[in-house]
This record gives sequence, C-alpha cells and structure tokens, in this order.
Amino acid sequence: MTYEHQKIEQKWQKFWSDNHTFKTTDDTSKPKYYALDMFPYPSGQGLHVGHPEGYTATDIMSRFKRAKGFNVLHPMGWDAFGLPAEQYAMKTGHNPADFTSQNVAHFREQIQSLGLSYDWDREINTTDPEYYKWTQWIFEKLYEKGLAYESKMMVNWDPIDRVVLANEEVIDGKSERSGNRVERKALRQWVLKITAYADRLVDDLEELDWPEAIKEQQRHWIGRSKGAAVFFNIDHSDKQIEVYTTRPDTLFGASYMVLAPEHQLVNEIVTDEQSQAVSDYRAMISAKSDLERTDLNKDKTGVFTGAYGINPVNGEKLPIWIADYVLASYGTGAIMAVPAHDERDFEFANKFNLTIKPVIEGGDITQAPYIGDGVHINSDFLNGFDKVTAIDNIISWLEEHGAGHSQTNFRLRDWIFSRQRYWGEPIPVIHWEDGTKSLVPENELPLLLPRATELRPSGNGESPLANLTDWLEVTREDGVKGRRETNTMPQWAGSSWYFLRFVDPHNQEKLADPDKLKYWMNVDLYVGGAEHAVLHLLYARFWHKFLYDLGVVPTKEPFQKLVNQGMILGGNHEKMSKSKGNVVNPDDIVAQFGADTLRVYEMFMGPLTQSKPWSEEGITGSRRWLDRVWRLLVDDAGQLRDHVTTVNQGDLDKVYNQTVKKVTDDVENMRFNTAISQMMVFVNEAYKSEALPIDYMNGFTQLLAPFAPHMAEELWLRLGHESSITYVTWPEYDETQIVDDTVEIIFQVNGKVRGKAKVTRDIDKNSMIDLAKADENVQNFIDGKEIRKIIAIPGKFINIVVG
RNA sequence: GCCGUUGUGGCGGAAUUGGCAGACGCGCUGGACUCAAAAUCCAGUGGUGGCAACACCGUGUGGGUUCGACUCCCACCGACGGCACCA
Repeated sequence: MTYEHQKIEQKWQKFWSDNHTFKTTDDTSKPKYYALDMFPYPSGQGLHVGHPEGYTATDIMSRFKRAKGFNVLHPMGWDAFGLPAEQYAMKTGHNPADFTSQNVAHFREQIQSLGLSYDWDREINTTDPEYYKWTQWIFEKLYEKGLAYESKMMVNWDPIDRVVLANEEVIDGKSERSGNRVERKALRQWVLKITAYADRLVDDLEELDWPEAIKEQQRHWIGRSKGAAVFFNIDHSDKQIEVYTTRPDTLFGASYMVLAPEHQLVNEIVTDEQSQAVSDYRAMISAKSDLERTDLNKDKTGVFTGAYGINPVNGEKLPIWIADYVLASYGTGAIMAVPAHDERDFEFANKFNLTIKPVIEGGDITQAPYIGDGVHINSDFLNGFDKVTAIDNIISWLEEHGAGHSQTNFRLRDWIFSRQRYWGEPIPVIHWEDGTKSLVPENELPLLLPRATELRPSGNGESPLANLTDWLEVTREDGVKGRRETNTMPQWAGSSWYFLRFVDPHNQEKLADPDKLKYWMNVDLYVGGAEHAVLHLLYARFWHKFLYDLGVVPTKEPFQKLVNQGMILGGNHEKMSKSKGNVVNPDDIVAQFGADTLRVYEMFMGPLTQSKPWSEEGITGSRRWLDRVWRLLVDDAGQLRDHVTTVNQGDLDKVYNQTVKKVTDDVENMRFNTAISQMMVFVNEAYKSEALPIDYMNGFTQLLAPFAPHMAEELWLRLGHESSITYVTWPEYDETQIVDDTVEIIFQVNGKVRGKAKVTRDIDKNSMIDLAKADENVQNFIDGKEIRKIIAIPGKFINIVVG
C-alpha cells in the first residue's frame, strides 16, 4: 500500500480533534512550556507559504516538549481588526465583521489542514467583544494612570483613505498600506505615554533571549542619549532658549544657534528686518514633505533670525538661525552649533560663512569636523581635559550657575493611539457638552462597536462612527448631553496583550486569572516575522510593563525567547508577490503532497531564521523521503514489513543512537534542517540493513512525529501501539553505543592531510607519532626534512611541521 | 550615510569549541529491475591533471594571527533587511 497522504492526514486530524488531544489543562505539577506564534491578520487572500514556516517551528517544539513531559500551551487566534477589512467594506457596502468572520473561518480551515497541534478551545479573536472588553479595560487603566492623553498632533494624513497614519506606517512619504502620498495635518489624537517607560524598555532588553539584531533595532528606536540641557539667554529679550547637546564639553566652540523652523520662540525673537525672510522660509518648509526635508535634501538651508543668544559660559553673542536640519520633535527643537566638531553644523557653517572655532585638538578642521576625543583647547577651565572629564566639569559648572543640567533624551516619541477608523476597538470615552470627559464605567464594558453596513468617511477627519448618531449621542442622568469618542484603537492594541488572554481565554471576571498567569508566563518561545521587530514587540512590552506595575501580570517582560523566521522567497530568489507570479499557495501543496511533506520541506530548506527560496524540486524531494520512510516499514499490503523484528543484529546500534542524540539536540536548538538530514542518514542506513529492530523503529517514529505527525501516528499504529504518539515519552540514547573502540586519526604534514589510520580510541601520543612517521605518504613529505614540531591530539590528529 | 544580517559545488545548504571543507537533499551520470518507460533500489558526482596511487587549486576579495582558518583580527567588495540630519 502506498502512502496515501490525504486519507492519513484527514484521519488523524479528525482523531486529534475528536479526542481533544492537544487540550491544555492547568496541571501545575508538570513544568510548563508556552510556545506562541505571532497570530495572523486573517486577510482575504488566505494563507501563504510563509505562515506555515513559523507555525511548523513552534509546532515541532510543542510536540517535542509534550513528549519530554512538559505541559504545553500552544494557542492560535486572530488579529482581526485592521484597515483592509474597512477599505473592503467601504467599497462593497458590507460590514467588516461579516467577511472578517468568513476570512477567519477560511484561515482556520487552512491552518487546521497543516496538522498543527493548537488547543482550539483557546482560540481568540481581537474583534470579539468578550476580548476587546479587556483591551478597553487596559486603555481605561492607562487613562486613569495618566498614560493616555489627548493632544493636537501633527499627524500623517492620507488624503484619499482619509485616515491618520502613525510615523512608522509611512514609508518613503507614502502610506505603508494604501500607497497614497501622505500629507501633514493637525488633529486631536489620543496618545499613550510610552516614553514614561523608555528607560525600562531599553534596560530590560538585557535579560531577554532575543536575536541581538532585534535588540539593537529596539535600542536604536528608543534612542537613549545622555547629554545636557543648556540655557541660553537672548540678547535684548527676557526669553531663554533651552538646547539639548550630547557634547556640552564643546560649549566654548559654539558659534551660532539653530532653532527648528516650527520652534515657538521664532516669532518672538525675529527682528523686523529678518521677519519676511523667516516667514518665507517657514512657508517653503511647511510645503515640503518629510521626505523632501530629509532624503532628497542633501544641501543645508536656513535663515538668520536677526536675534542673538548669549553663551552662558563666556557671554559671547551667537547668531540665532532657523534651519530644517533641526527637528522640532527631538530634544528641545533647538541646538547650539559647534561646527568644528559636528558634521551637520560644519556643513551649515561652511555654506553660510559662520565661524568655525576648534576646542579639541586633533584633525584638520579646515577640511572636516573633528568628532573624536582629544585635549580641549580654547576652553578656559576645560583646557587640557579629555572629553569625559570635560563633560563632567562643564555640567557641574552649568548646574552651579543655573545655566543647565545633565539630561537624558530619547528618540522614542509617545504613541499616537487613535485612528479615525470604524473597524477598531471603540475608545471608551464620552465627551460632555460641559467640556468634561469621562470613561465608560468599567461595568458597562465592553463598549460595543455599533453595527454599520454603510461605512462612509465623516469627511471632517473623524471616523465613520461620527455618522452613527444613535450610538454617538448620549445623555447623562442630569440631562447633560455627551458625544462618544469617535476614534478607535489601532491594530497594535489587541496584539499588545493577546498572549495573556490565551492563558485564560474565557475568564469573565478578569483579563486572566493571576494564578494561571503566574504558572504560564512568560512566553517561552515566540516566533514570527522580523517585520515586527520594533513596533508590535515594543508596544507589547510597554503594555506588559504597565500591567506589571498594576499587579495584573507577574513578569516584567512578556517574551523570554524570540525567534524570527526568515522569509520564504520565490523560486527566483525574489520576494513572493502576485505581480512577479512566483506565489506558492500552501493549499495546493497540501493537496498534492500533503501537510507532512510541506512541514518537512519547509523545515529542511535551511535554517529557520534565514530567508530561502522555494523550490519545486525540493518539495518533491521531501515527499520522496516520506515515501521512502513509509516503504521502509509498510509493505504493499499495508502491513508492517517482515524485516521489522525483535532481533537486533547490532548493525544499526550506532547510527540509531547517534540519530536520537543529534535529533534531540538539534530540535532543542531549533536546528530543524540538520535534524531532518540526520533522520535521512538513519533511513539510508536502515535500507541497507536486513533486520530492523522494532525498538529502533519505534524510536525513529517518535523522532519523526514532531515533523510529520500524521505519518508518525499512522506508523505508530502499525508498529502495534495504541494511539496517540503525542504523549509517549521521547526516546533516550545510549552514549556507549555511539563511541567506537577504534577511531580514525588524521596525519598532517604542515597542516595538510597526508594520511589516515584506524587506531584504538585510547592510543597514546607517542604511538600516534610512530604511526604517522611510518605512513608511506607521510614519509614522502618528511623525508630529508628537519622536523621542527609535532602537534598531536590523541584520538584525533597529528600534525608534523617540517622546515 | 549609519546600524544589523549575510557571502561555501550546477542549486538549497552542512561543518555545534580554530583540527579531514562540501553532511543531507535537489540536479546530473552510470548500473540493477522492465519488452519499454515511469517509479524504485544501488553506486558515483567541487575544479584541474593522472589508468591509478596521488598531486595541485578551492569557502566574496586582499592582507594578518596560528603548527593549522569557512571559523579569529584588519581593510575592502557584493546581496538582503532596518533607520534617515536625533544635536
């Protein structure tokens, strides 16, 4: 009987489902393992072959840990709010909820066809009111703690979709999602104070088992820098300018100052003569997109304001300019310019003929600014000091004279949390006509998203909810009228805490039971794409820390170990896309070759973390191997082959034990490709053997089970066991069977291999040397030459160095 | 420009601690089976030279450390990903 994947896979998927094989209980007597995938957005396109890669990886780990005696939590859910559904709804006049649930059903069916061992009783959906009740609850807590506030923000405005985009959703001046050109617009927004957690978000990265590249990206995104705030008085004015600098030690080298064009003080300090030039410049800048101000603009521009600042350390008058190379959003939006020691200031000073005054020895400042360390000069009491000492000294001086202080700054900005969209969690706030606002009381949560079939943009920058007056307008007991918040939450909201809900998905009283959280958290393994390196992972960490401070969760961090799977590219080594016609549909693969083949192939392609190209020949190769495994054990009549016996001739002892060892070790370290290749080696050896010891066949089937679970279950049955293989204890290996009495040693001359010999394992150094010298080919290379040195590692190799 | 990842046969990749480069798979070649083909099984397969033993060359490029380097160090080149004047 040939290997009939469709029959076998359907049979076992039904078995697992009927028997609730993967149902997770809170059995705290066992060690726990929480393996989590980044839950998908159920798009209309369905699954692509990239999804199964990460899912298979966590599934292998889950099945492996079950066999190792762990209580495994391995759940799946849906991140189902999101813009595509809303856009589709607007186009077709449907409600996003309807086809979102269709998409979810399709995704679930596709995912289930892959034989993944999820506990489907824990399935969650961010659009389910039972779920988003708690998303709203967390928002209310943030609000109560002063971490959610409203602010008029210059936001990225997509004039076609009429939605606001966060900075990080704008790529090259265009919307990441719609591709529309983005404009700037001031709108009232809800903002979350993620910056209050900036220090902890940087510091706590240390203790996480994450790829260094991701940690580095987060550190850079948060962008902590240590420096000083310095106050400059303004000539003929009682105003002050506060600048931020990381190099306060170069204060004596400041030769001008720059304000961001949007800086509040510009209007107050500009002189009459310069007023026209300044307003012209500001008009020119505001018309430019961020892209034009940065990428496309390699040439520094700016305008003199006519005003002068006073250097606090020496009383020098410094001309104050405005220039778009200073950003209003970073630091204080004002800098002291030290052109001798800063690239940007140097470029600007050269263009506008401003003074360049060196205060550190080194480099040639007629050619280029000198950024490095060195002895300070032209700096009065800082002369002679190096950078670190000079910074300490100047900060002390500034503090003593009330002219500044040390200061830490972050690149990270607060998180614009509201979206002018329908398809998101309603923000549970009511704005009253008396000017006050209040939260929807906790016992009234969830605040349901009203059902709407006709989604129309409000046209005024508000979400389509502004059209739904029944929902929108509320009256308080005292007769005061109010209007509900029309902004909704971003897609990042539901995904910032879903890993907690999986622990206790049906809890009516709490987000999750504290004892269960204590048992299950942290997530032991979190697998997903690197595109979430910063945003999702940073937001989730922020919420988690907030919930930790509230005492809701027991751990500071949510995800202990993070792994990013690489991309699966098309056969032409390019990213899969419809336009390139290189998209592979997993449904087709499952139908033609089976889920087990797909799983084995995706794991065998190469290291999980690397990008690798899809190959049609590759998948047939994996299928061929599974066929080969099947035929090894099952004959044409569908019976276990006769050569599987209780007799052990011993010829497979070594390779079997090696295989158990290597596969165990590789799976532990998620090196699935080499684990599979070792199983292939075993199968190749088994084909050469006349008798297959049943114990070894049992063990091999167990090793195979996490990779090709359907086939393994079927073989397990035919090997005479009861179902299921899932909780059968993982095989052990016998170290003594791996170690040979004899080993092959290498003879090298000058580091090149010139001979080999089989020797007993415990051979001593001198015998090895004698053997080497006696080797015919070795003699060809050492005869007549002086032996200078012999390096010998017993049992491994010997290197004779001749001169 | 900065940060990160990466570079090994015809292709995907392996080499876990500095110690036989190319495991395993694909492809290709040959053999067995077959009337034949497919499938399957077995064997071979980095390049050059040689009947062979074997020799020389070979892990992006150039240098270095070492008895010995895919592995460590320095400089450079290419590919991929992220960031964009962050004071």
